[in-house]
Amino acid sequence: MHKKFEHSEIERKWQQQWAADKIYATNDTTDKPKTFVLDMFPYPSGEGLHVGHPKGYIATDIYSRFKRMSGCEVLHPMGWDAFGLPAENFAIKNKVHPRVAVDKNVARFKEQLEVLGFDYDWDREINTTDPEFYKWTQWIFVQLYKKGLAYQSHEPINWCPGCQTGLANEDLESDGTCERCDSVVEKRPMRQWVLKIREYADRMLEDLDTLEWPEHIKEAQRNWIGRSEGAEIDFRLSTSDSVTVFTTRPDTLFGATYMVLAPEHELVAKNKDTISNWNEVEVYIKEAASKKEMERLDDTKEKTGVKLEGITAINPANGEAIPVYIADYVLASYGTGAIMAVPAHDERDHEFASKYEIEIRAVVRKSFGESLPDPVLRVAAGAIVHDPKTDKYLVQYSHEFEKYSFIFGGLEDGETYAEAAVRETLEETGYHTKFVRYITDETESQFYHPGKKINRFLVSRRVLLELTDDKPEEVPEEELAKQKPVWLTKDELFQKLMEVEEEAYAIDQLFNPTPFTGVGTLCNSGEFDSMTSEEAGRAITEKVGGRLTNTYKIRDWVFSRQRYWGEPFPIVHMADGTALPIAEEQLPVVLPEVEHYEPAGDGQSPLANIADWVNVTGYITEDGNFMVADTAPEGRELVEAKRETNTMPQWAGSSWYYLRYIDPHNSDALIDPEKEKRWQPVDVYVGGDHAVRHLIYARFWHKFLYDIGVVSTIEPFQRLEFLGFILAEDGRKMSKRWGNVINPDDIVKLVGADTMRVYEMFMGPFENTIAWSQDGLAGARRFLERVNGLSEHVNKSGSEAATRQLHKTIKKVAADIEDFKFNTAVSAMMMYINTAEKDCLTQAEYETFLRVLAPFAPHLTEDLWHRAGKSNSIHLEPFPEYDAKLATDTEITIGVQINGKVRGDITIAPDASEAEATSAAKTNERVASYLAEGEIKKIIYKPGKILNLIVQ
RNA sequence: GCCCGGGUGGUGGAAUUGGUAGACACGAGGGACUUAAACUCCCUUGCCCUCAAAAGCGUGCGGGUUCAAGUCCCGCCCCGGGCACCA
Repeated sequence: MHKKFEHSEIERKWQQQWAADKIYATNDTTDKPKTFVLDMFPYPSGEGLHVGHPKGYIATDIYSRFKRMSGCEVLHPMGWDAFGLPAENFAIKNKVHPRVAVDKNVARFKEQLEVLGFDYDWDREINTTDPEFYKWTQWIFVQLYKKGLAYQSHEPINWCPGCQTGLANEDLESDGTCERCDSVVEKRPMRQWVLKIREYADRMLEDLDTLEWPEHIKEAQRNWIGRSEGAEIDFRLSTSDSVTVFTTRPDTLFGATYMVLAPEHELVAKNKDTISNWNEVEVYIKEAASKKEMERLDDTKEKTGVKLEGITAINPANGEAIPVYIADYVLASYGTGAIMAVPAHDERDHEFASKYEIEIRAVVRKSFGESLPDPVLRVAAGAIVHDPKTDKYLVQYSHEFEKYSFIFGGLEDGETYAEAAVRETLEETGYHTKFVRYITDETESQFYHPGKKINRFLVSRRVLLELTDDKPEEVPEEELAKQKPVWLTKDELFQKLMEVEEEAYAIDQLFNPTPFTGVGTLCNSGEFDSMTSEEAGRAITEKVGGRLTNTYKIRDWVFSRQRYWGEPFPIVHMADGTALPIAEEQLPVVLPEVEHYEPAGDGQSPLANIADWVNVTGYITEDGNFMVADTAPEGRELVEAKRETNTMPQWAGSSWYYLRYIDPHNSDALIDPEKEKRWQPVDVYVGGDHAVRHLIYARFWHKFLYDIGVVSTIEPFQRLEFLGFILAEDGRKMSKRWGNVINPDDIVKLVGADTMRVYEMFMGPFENTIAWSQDGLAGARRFLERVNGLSEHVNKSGSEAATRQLHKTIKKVAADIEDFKFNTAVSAMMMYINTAEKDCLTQAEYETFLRVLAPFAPHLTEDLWHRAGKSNSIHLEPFPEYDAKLATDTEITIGVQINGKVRGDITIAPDASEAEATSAAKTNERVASYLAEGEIKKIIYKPGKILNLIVQ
């Protein structure tokens, strides 16, 4: 009989005891090794938590408990990311201060977390809206400003008409709508504070390699930063202006047959008078500006553009004059807003050039095969003939090499590839044909020619011909003896010509022509011919006076919002327009009370309406800060200034909050350097969803703080574990809208926190998104009830099976917790219970098992621990160590295969010899019957794994 | 389109370096207990054939390497995520 347990009573009792004893308080001064375990702190919404939210917190709780039991000093804190629009919108709607809503929501969240029995050290709780916290957010901003990394910009920025505020690029959905309210975002010129995150792009990219993060998150960060390596090259215009383009392919410069400027490029309007078709150009610019945001989404739309009549550019590689276009496929905001267009080697340029009939000049040959010594050059056409009547293709079959191929023929003096192809086809196959089109540009390949015993260097171009009459000429016998013409269907081409890489490429291009965008060997490029793309890229850049450089997708971070509920900028504007930081000793600049939280609608934040607050007097200190004061000291002038009325985005506080947990009450510094060294970096950081942006911003600030000596590590989060969500039982997201939200309080009331914890960890791999199952929850409860009744199976002698199983379980659970494989850890403990119930266990083993389970089910194990006569907390006990001998079996069962198929099994010592294993196998009836059918020719024996007998 | 992950029973999922595929749990079926139900306990549970045993099939599909493939290689299909005219 398994005893039920009174979860509510037990859980309440021990939670109170733990809090009273402060058993989870973090000690800064022990000499134990440290572990900093961090959850992405929540935004305390009015909705409260559903059962999906605590999943990550359960994991960090188990991990931190395990680390504490393993002898580490653990920092496992929690706090609140409480600035931002939801609280502000709530305030507007209910006409209460956002602080009221925040305090209420925080209290509710905290209550919900506490019933789950987490081991947070609440003395270190932080809240981003607390002036003592945002004082340091402001302080970091001042440092950024002083280092020139924060600046004001008047460029058009994303404006959300719904939220009445400016947004960073990252706040937009990919279709150009606001991620919060789905409004179509507009461009509006507006004064903004911007942070130079781009200056950190290279370091953020390179240091990713030092991090133990899931590959998909690293990849998302790389995408976001979007570094392209290439060169800037200057093109002279006929107007005597010079345009700089960015290209990743300077090796293709000789193929640049036109140039494109973004419609917004400054040189377009500047040369208005030189452009003879200005009217047409102006119309295009206006259209591009108005439709851009809406139509960017549509990648199927045809490319458009207008030639700038009266202007040409000089290709610096060959001195040729090339046309200049404006087109909206070139973005003003990326690179230099201008490109050199190489239609032969870029798909977009190819499409545009085809439409506007611009020359397409190939300058890179695709190259096949390794480079060989003393190659002998041959230039040849490779022909394939299409018969439109039968829809078949004519190729050659070589008797000598037993291979199909294109019809090859060398170029004679002055011949084109097309002419050679037609002539050669007639000579070798007798068919009359005409030229249709080139299938490929020139390609080259090197290979050993067995017939001629030379290394062949073949330059060739594939040609499509069409049959013009079906009465072939007679072909000499000796030609046919070497190779014969064969007609193949399209399907047969793919079957018979895909073996040689070069032929496969040609066949692919025949049916699916695309410009060659890969790297290869240069041609049509003067002195650079026969260089590789890589060599030529550097050499050409140098010759034309270009600069090797990188460019990035990531834009500088638009950091100001025109809303109320955020950190005020510690900045004043002087009458002459300069912006000065508030003196550091006057931080924080406290968010003032306002009558209305609504945005003004004119792009100003509600703070702009508070004249008393905005207008200040003070003086400029020696080091250039602004000291708010009614009077100025000797030698200083009392001046008037206006406060900055924008506020910071919600990302500000979350970009550094993890540091404050280390030293949450320090009023003199953001963090004490000794404590920082003690605790940084975060050893394990757990979260999901918004991961990419938050992590980018936090890594940026952290690197900046490293540069100014505040932190000692180059990265904040050494290891990151990605959290998979919990769906509702119907497989949909939990949402009020669907009415499928499961509230953790109800679950705790029903089956207890321990059960919910065990269940959520057992559901599946931590990073998987899995639907909730009430039946699964009941299974977890059954497991804990069996644990509760386990003491009935205790006797003096126990059993060897249970002892061995226990040591295996200790080993498995410890390793799995370290790896965040909680599902298999729970499974191992279930297996132990199965064995222990059946075979009995000793009292010592019982107590050991309780300690293994303690991180998962802290309340029940604590209760059973005390009922076993202990007086200290189980959570301060050491995690059990396993005995390696006992964790290994003395006898194991391995499979016996006959000719690779499993036909039985044998139970032997793990280190049994081959002879022992084989003789054991012979006693197996089934195996023996197979052995009777022949002789053992070969024995493959891998001790502990498999015995495979090859019988004939 | 490009870049990352993935595809295993009715379900969630297990499976060191290739070595008995389906651990553990849920669900389902059968039985015990009970006046009855719930709870609990015991048995069965990949598919197919079968009274049963044995044989056969089986980790998205098609090939390959190997004594041996969920695992490695090549070519496809499908799903999830990220990026998307980024020069």
